Amino acid sequence: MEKGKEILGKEQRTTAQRLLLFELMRQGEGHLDADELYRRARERQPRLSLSTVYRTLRLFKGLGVVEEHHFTEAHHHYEVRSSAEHHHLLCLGCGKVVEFECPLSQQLKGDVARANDFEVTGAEVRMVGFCSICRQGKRE
Amino acid sequence: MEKGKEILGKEQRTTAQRLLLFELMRQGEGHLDADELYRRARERQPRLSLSTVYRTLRLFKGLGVVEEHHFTEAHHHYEVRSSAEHHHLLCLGCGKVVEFECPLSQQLKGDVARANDFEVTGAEVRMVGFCSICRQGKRE
DNA sequence: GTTAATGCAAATGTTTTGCAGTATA
DNA sequence: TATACTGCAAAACATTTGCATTAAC
Repeated sequence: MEKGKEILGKEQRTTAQRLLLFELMRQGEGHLDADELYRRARERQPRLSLSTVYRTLRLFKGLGVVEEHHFTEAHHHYEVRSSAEHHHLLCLGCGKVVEFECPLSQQLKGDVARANDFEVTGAEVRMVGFCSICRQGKRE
Repeated sequence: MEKGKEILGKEQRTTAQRLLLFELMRQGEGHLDADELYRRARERQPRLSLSTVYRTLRLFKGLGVVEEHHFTEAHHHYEVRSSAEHHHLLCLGCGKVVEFECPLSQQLKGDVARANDFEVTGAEVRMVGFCSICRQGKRE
């Protein structure tokens, strides 16, 4: 009964708003939050609404195009999903997010899955600390 | 138990609400959110308010007694901080949180700190997936 | 008696939703 | 033309705050 097709083949329309938001997501190499994305989008489409930003991010997330992250703050961060698994290092001083690779994570995933009888579908190593710039400011 | 008194400093007052909330945090071995803590607390102190729960959690966090976690949901989870570093495995089916040890994380921390010129103060490995119970429900 | 802590209600900030109008296929 | 998408305003959330009252010191 072509269930998969129905789910994946839902008709989405190509709108100027979606094209712009995707373009901005790709350009902004960092991890944008909805409000920052909204601010940037309005520079080019002043009438675009915050609801559309949220609706579009949810759509992109559903399509697997962007990933949603929950760092320490109250609001979510989004980034365009890349093929390579990568992890995050958050500076508590300036909020900067650095990505890093972690070759160990594949084996780790298997170990944890086995030990807890889980099917592990995702893994992320998250570290927090202070970058070199913020460390200089911290010295008192 | 009067154990809760020990955690409060000179500037803080020992109130029935704080003692109760700390006791519940210690008993509830899982990862409570503010609302669940509120519900449990009201069974014993019906007049206790949600504001007090939030204010107390913030106090405990500031004292380093509890840790705040941001899983996939919109609201925060809190747990009493334990001496051993541990990591989290979240079931996407039922929301259960399992803790696990990760002996590799010490070396990993050092590697990442060196590679990115960071002072790393905290590290967490977070995995998501499906527990054995939810996997059975999934197969149809 | 001081003053920190509380309860309540109202405010905040982020994200979602209802609906009528608009634009895409 | 049909209807998916949008903008706007209002709602729905979790969390925070102002203020008068209460209770710990």
